Amino acid sequence: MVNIKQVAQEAGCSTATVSYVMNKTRRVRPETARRVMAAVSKLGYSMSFAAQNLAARHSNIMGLVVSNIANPFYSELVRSFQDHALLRNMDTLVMHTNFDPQRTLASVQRLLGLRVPGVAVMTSEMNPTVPELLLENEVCAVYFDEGRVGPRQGNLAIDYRAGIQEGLEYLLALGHRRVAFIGGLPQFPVLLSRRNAFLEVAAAHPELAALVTDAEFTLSGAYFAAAKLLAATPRPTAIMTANDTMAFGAMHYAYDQGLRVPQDLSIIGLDNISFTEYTQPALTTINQPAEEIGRLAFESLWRMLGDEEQGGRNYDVRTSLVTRQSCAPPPELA
Amino acid sequence: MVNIKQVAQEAGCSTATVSYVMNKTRRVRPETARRVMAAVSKLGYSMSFAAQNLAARHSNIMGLVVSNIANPFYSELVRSFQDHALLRNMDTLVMHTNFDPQRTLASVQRLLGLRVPGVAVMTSEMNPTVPELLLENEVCAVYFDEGRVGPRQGNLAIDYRAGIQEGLEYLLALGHRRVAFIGGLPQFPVLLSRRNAFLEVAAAHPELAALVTDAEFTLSGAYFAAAKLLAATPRPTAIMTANDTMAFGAMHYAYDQGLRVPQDLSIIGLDNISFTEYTQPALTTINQPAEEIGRLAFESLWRMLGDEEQGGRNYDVRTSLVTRQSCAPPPELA
DNA sequence: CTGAAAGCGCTAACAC
DNA sequence: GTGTTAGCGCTTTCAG
Repeated sequence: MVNIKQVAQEAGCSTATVSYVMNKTRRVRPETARRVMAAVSKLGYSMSFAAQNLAARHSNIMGLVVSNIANPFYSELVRSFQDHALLRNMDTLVMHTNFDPQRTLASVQRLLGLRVPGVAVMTSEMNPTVPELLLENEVCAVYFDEGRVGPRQGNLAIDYRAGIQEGLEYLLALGHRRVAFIGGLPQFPVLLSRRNAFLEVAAAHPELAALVTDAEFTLSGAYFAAAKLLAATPRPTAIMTANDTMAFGAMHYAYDQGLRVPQDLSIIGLDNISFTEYTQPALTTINQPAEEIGRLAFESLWRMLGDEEQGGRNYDVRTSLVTRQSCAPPPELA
Repeated sequence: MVNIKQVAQEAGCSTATVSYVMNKTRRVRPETARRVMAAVSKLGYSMSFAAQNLAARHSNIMGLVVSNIANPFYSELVRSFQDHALLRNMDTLVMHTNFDPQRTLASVQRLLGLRVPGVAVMTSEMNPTVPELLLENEVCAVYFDEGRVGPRQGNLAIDYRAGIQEGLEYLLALGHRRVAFIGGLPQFPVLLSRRNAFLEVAAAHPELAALVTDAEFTLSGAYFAAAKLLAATPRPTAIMTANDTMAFGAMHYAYDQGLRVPQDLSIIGLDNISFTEYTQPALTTINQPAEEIGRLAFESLWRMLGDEEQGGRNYDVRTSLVTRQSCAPPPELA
């Protein structure tokens, strides 16, 4: 692996000059610069980020922690984050926690070892020591709905209310009067806020009977939650879930019971993104623009790096209902 | 950010000893070790990978290049690769090319800058200089269907034939006699091999009229290819596509034309993985086990790192048909 | 069993 | 406009 010394030798100059040329960090006589570039391409030199980062005392890699890369919402978010990072010449190291708060902590620790300048923690399940750890090490961070804003801490506040309200009113307009919500376990602030938004909006509509169940935020968690909800009498005619994977879980249960979606049961999920582009029929969803969230997460970190003391901001992200084919009037009206 | 010196001072020993303790790279008196560990946790020390890597002259980060993280096949692959890397205490840096061969090259160059010890290039669109570049820099690599096997080069050979044959015979058994294939652009070996496999299998069945079209391997590429194919007379009654995204593209076109899937048109896609778990109705797919591919890719790299001169191997990956709800007898038999 | 010290490849302050 | 050089934080050889 060719290093800076060899390039300097080939170009007949000092290593410092090579460094200056490559980083454009000070003016160099054009002729010298040319010789350096020639040497670089002749030898196929590529600078060692490890050495560069060591000297700079932090790396050019941003950390991004998500629950599950294979979840379409997250993979879209990752893609967007990464693309924006590349524009700033930074790489992205993605960690996924598989919804395990313990792994969130472990991931952040690994990222600290890499001396990342910033971390976006986009998981719903946060270990409370994570923000402290990051703060102690003076690493910038952005969170989801944790509400932490201050020095080196930013927040993305997803405004579920608007989308949930739109969704509920849509169901009401279709004629639904018994709507259930499958939330996440209440110890995670993100999921709690979705559930509370649902309850608040529902409370504003006295004609609506609202049911709420908590469940693991997984396919099977929602499957069993749906089983419980649909056993109630009278049965709810529509289900809203706190994320897209859970919506599919509920849908699976419905299919397994011979219930047709949407004729016998309407389903709305939060979080969905890619599926709506790809599949038929897709879910009716409350759309969080994953693309935008990825961008905001990165840009927020980038701003904080720019002037470390300045402190992070809160960014509001709008959600809205995306109508697809998983909702219809309730069976009694059909 | 606390460093090794501070730990050494706190523990009352030399930095060398701290290093030895942390890496278990030589025996140390238990009492000393204990003091070191105490200092580590007291100060919240985490070792700088940058410095470690600089000394080791290569990083602990594996490179993984894929076409599109948001594609379910790839995101499943990424997840699996990363999990296996973590077991070996390595991190994974994922680059995505958005199906642009130029970006494949750029990604690999960035990874070289990080001094990764190995790269898995799992894209269908390869810039031919990539393997040479990697070889020059003595970086291990694994490819998809490039057939490169040798020093520092491994290959994952996906056996499409078996799956494609199973799929075609399934369609034949349902009564289909006119089946079309939407392939990728023939300059990419991976896609070419799928297309050729289709043609070979089709040739073995004289009762079958086989059509083939090339298209961009995107949703819209397949959309327009489907438009062309379905304009033919007599119209094909089934379509097989070279990847899952293309299958959805074809499906979209069918829906837009008022054709029902599967009643009016059967569709089979290659590559699919997560969708089959999540959605209803899911695609009938020729399943490449993404999980297994991720594992093999990593393990193959790991083996090559173990003894650099040994050279890579070829791994065969079996594919098979996964039946879902997007196939049915052709309309004329229904 | 432990420490001193020479690098690893690059940056940036300082000198010319 | 360019070179010299002292680190950045860790590993590892060589002495003790």
